[in-house]
Amino acid sequence: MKIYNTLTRKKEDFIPLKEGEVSIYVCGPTVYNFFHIGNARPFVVFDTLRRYFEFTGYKVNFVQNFTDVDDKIIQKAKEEGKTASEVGEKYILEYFEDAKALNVREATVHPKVTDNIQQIIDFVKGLVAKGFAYEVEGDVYFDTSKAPEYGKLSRQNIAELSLGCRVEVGEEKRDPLDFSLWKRRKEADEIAWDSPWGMGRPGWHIECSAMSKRYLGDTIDIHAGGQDLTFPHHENEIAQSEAENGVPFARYWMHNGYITIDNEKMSKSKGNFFTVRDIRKEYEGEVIRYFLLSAHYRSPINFSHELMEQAKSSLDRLRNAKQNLLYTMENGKEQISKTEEEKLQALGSFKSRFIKAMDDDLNTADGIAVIFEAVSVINNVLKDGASAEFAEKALKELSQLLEVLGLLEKDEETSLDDEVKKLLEEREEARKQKDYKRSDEIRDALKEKGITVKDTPTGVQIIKD
RNA sequence: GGCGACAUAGCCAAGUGGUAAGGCAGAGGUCUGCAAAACCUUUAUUCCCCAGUUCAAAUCUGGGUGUCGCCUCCA
Repeated sequence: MKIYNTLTRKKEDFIPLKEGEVSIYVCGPTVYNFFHIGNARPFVVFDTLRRYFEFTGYKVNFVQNFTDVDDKIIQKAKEEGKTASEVGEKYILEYFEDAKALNVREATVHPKVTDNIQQIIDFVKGLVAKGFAYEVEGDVYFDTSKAPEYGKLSRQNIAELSLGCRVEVGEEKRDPLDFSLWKRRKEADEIAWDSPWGMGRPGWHIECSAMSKRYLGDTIDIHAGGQDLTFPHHENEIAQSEAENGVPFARYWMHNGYITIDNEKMSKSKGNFFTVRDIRKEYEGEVIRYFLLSAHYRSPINFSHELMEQAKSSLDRLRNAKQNLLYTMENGKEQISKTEEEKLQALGSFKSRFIKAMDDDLNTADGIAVIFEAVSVINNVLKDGASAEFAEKALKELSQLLEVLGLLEKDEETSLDDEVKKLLEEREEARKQKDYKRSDEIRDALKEKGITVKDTPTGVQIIKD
């Protein structure tokens, strides 16, 4: 597989540290609010990366953290009259609810900063001892001048950067580029832990270094996150980790592009964001997932109602294909034909084309296109009346690929309650009587309940949402 | 100012040297209840502009235009 590595700005062959295994660290959410569609992109994209690695036979160690101590959480807690940990706990649960709707699987480990305070303190102690960090009245800073490779990921000109930075009042850094590892407690009721430098809490960057080390080791295969984290967050992680561990931090750096609104970056700070929770009021999580995978993960994508509608219609085509295969499995011919056998053979070639697309830096847009071509072949067989065996085998092929993308995973609920059965019987009776007004009323009523009724040459097909 | 990304049909979007994937919308059709749903077929002589390299360029090179981003919390 080829992966575009931000570190080298090239597509490189992926070679794992340990054969057959891959370690991935993804920067997770700061839990002070519902996550927005922009946050959702890395969750979905790197979940797909993980699924693809598993599909190709790797054992994947996938770590995605929760930042549950942070200025914003503290502020939110103040506003709501809660403790910081209450706010954190709440939005961790909300994360899982939305992630589940997006078919984002749980990570191997979801570490929380508050469960890693000792590891962070030890990490900072190590950096101080090695001379990479210094303390100023309870604050600890990383000394960027001691990291000769600082700037290698983001390719920032360090001399230029220094000029542009400003030192905030009250900070006593030696250099504007130095960043905080440990922050002393400012107010008596602020969440804090005891440390060699007094009561305080971790800085933002150190947590990922500490948790990555604890759960995945000193050198990991892939570190991933949004493009906007490249600088300073990931740059700082590299500086800290390589200073402390003395070995390369991550071999491959992957960064996803942004979501834009009216071609402007969506971000919490700009206020032009849509939470996944809100979008879910209008669209299923799966539609959002499809939308996010419909373009290459490094390109920016614009979010709009129109594009969500397009995504919904596209996904419906895939759903219909699955539904029609399930229907044919129940109602298809008994004997598989020679033509069908040939078509099944052809489907195998779609699988290899799908793999080729995904191998090319996770080209999900191309992978989806391959699936649509397979659907087209399948539909052409189904339209002439296919066998149950063909339907079963074709569905198996199709599902394999859809599973990698995390789409159409739900098992279809086929049982109907008595009320629905009664309505369906009534509708059939009305149709016999040519009382189409009544039959359409019933069909519309069932639609309201999430049950779609299709009249086909071989009978009535029922689809539940 | 420094660094970087992108520009392909009405819309979205693959394609990095060999003659434009796929989806949505539109058009035509099949089935049917001149229904819904579903399905089938179809839709770019051309890839922002100009010049160059080449037998061959959407793809490479140079220049231009436009859009966006990072350099400050941010996925």
